[in-house]
Amino acid sequence: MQSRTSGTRAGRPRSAAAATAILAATREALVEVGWSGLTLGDVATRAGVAKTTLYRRWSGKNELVVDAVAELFDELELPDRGSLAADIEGVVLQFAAILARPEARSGLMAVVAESTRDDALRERIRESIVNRQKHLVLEGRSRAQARGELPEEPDPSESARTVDLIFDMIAGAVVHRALVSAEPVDTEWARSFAGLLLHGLTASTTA
Amino acid sequence: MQSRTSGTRAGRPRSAAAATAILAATREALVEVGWSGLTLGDVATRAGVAKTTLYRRWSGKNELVVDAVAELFDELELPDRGSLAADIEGVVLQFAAILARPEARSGLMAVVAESTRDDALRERIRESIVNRQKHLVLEGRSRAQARGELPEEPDPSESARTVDLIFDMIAGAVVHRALVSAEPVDTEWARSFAGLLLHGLTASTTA
Amino acid sequence: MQSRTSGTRAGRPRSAAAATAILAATREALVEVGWSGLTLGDVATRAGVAKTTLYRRWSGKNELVVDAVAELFDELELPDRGSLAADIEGVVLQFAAILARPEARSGLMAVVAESTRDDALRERIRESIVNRQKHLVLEGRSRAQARGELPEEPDPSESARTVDLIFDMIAGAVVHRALVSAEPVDTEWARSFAGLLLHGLTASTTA
Amino acid sequence: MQSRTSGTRAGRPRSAAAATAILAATREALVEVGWSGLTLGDVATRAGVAKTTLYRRWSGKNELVVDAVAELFDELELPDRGSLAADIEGVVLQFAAILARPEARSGLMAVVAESTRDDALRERIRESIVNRQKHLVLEGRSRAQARGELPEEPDPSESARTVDLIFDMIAGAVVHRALVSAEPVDTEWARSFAGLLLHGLTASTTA
DNA sequence: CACTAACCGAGACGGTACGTCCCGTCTTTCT
DNA sequence: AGAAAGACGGGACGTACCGTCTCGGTTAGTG
Repeated sequence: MQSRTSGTRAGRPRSAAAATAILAATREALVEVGWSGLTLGDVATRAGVAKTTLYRRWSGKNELVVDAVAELFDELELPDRGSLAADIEGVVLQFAAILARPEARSGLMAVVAESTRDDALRERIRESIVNRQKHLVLEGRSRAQARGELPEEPDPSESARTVDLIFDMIAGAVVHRALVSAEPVDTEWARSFAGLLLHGLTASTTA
Repeated sequence: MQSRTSGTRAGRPRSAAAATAILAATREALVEVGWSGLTLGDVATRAGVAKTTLYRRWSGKNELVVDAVAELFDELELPDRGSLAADIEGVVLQFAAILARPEARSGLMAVVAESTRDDALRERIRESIVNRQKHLVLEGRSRAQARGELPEEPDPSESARTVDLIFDMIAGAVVHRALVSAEPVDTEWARSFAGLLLHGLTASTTA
Repeated sequence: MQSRTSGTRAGRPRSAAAATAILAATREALVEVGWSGLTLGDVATRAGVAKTTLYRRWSGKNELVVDAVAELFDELELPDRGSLAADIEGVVLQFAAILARPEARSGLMAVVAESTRDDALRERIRESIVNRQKHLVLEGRSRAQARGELPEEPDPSESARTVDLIFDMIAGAVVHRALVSAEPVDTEWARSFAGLLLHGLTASTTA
Repeated sequence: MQSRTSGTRAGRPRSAAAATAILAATREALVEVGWSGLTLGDVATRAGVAKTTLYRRWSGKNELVVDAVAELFDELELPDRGSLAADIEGVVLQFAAILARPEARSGLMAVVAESTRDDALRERIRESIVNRQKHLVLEGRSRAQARGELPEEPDPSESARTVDLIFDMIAGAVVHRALVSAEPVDTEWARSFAGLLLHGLTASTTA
């Protein structure tokens, strides 16, 4: 039993198609039965795969759903709409569109809830979902700075803190509006939100 | 023969002590085992109550946790700290203190996740948690208007929309910071957030 | 629940009617749902009585069913059909007719089963059901002796043993045929049985 | 890809030891707590088996107890004691010895009671218990015919009816004496019974 | 080009919690 | 004062999934 400590392992390799099928089946099941109704046995059946195959690759429901949901947010992008206000409105509406999909709604909040007692899961969410989208804030800010809408920020540490703050404000407000308040995130709301974020409460009118 | 058409119901009345004990036991169990590990049988045992008593009053885990968590937020208040910025900072820190408690962290997000597929539950959350705290925004605004920090808002419909928007922004940002980004909501962050909310991105400095 | 639809409305003399109603409701429930599906709550509801009233008079399901079933067997009688063989055939068919009723089938065997671990219940069954019917054997024998079909039996102790033996043989055979073998107890079978009981296996023909 | 169309079923095979352990545990539990106190969860625990394993193989308490009790009767046999009377006495005493065991007493009557409302159960009892022991009557008769104690029976249909009749009389009388009358089935009673069965009531003396 | 190790499906395994039903007891209210 | 209504603590039900463990059989790389 000496060799094979590195590189090509002997035996039959894992099927590449299986992982894809499993993640797709996970999203499909999330749509139909939601997080709490989702069972790994059902996912395996939908994917045409044995339960053991699934457990060989993911340690449980939480990790599987994080991977399945993370892919959904990769379609976010920030086309240049000419002004910071328009850019914010655009990304808010894109984000809302993703949150309108059932697999994102129930999957995202559920894994966040689970992560409150599972540090490894929380870190996995931050890496796979949260930090992966922060580039949107950076792009939007530098574009606005190039337009002269925002001042330069010389202190890099302060700059990072501000990016985090803005990300939390945008993502938090949209999620709260969509999932907790359960009110529509439409163009009107997005415009009001962008106006408030840009000019603050003290401006004479928020809309 | 008109009896019992109103008011006093026949039979042994429900124990008032049971409800209190059950809700307290629910929070205790949330602290120790979290949402996914929470069992109604365990809650009943902790409360010194039969499982049937619990099911007679709540239809399931979701509804029970909503009620147990909602009580936590009733301790929020808005003491007058002299300025709108200070008031916002204060309520943000209070809210963060509640979200630091394990029973709130895991309970709140979990029921929100469940509510994405259960309209009755979503409505229950709105009534018991969200709308119950909106008075804080109203108080803060009228106090700020009395101080002259904010202009009057003549249109009542527009006024209500603004209250909702501000509530989503504050609650959303704090929840996202605390639970999704998993970063501390401390005095410094609260000050930055209040500054940004008051003056907007276009102000020269956020801190 | 208006109840008390008849006459005397002053006091509360319902006590007497309750026992009758409860026993009738027990038999009705036995017919519809059988022994294992019979619940005391259901019996109480059918009888228009509170559960507490029922428990005040019977200690449980077993005792209640013994009383309800015992009454069924009181309709057995032994009309003189002219010969011992005809008398035996007659009582066998009467007994079979009772065992064809669902409340007797399931009720009788169930309480016998319970009585294997409950001495008080066994004694109650013997008093209320078994010994109450032994007079049939006595009558049949003395009638046959008067006809000269059977010899006199001088020893009273031996006489009692024989009565018990014959009772066990008749009742046992009919119960076994009807409930265990689940074959019909019809005129033909009754005639074969009576012939065998009268003349024994060694007679050349049993039918 | 044609494989597994017959014979070898896929997946892990059922444990042979489990069935044995479960049936033994069922009898053990019947002895200790009786039919009405018997719990499938308790049986599973005693057998060192999960409740699901038990439900995978039996549909409920009734079916399980039929199988557990049926095995008890397989120890019945008919050694040649030299005469028909002695053979009958012998099998009666053997049967009584089995019915003296608590697991047989409460189990047998209970499933018979249940079978009054469950045709499938009744058929199962007939196959597993009743018909399985009828060979005893056949053996005893042919042995007696060989000895010249009984005449030959030419009509096969009549012959089968007589076997059923005798079986009902023997089994019924013993069960009734042991469980309903609750009197001992001892050598004296067995001798009286055999005498009556052989020679009938009309013979001058039954003992 | 046969070996053979690691994979695959199927499905039984020991468990845990579910939500329901009924038990037998106890309050409370109404008559 | 006595019966109805019905909540109470408790226990078993039969089901659904969990995550693990055999099984028989397949597949790719290596020796």
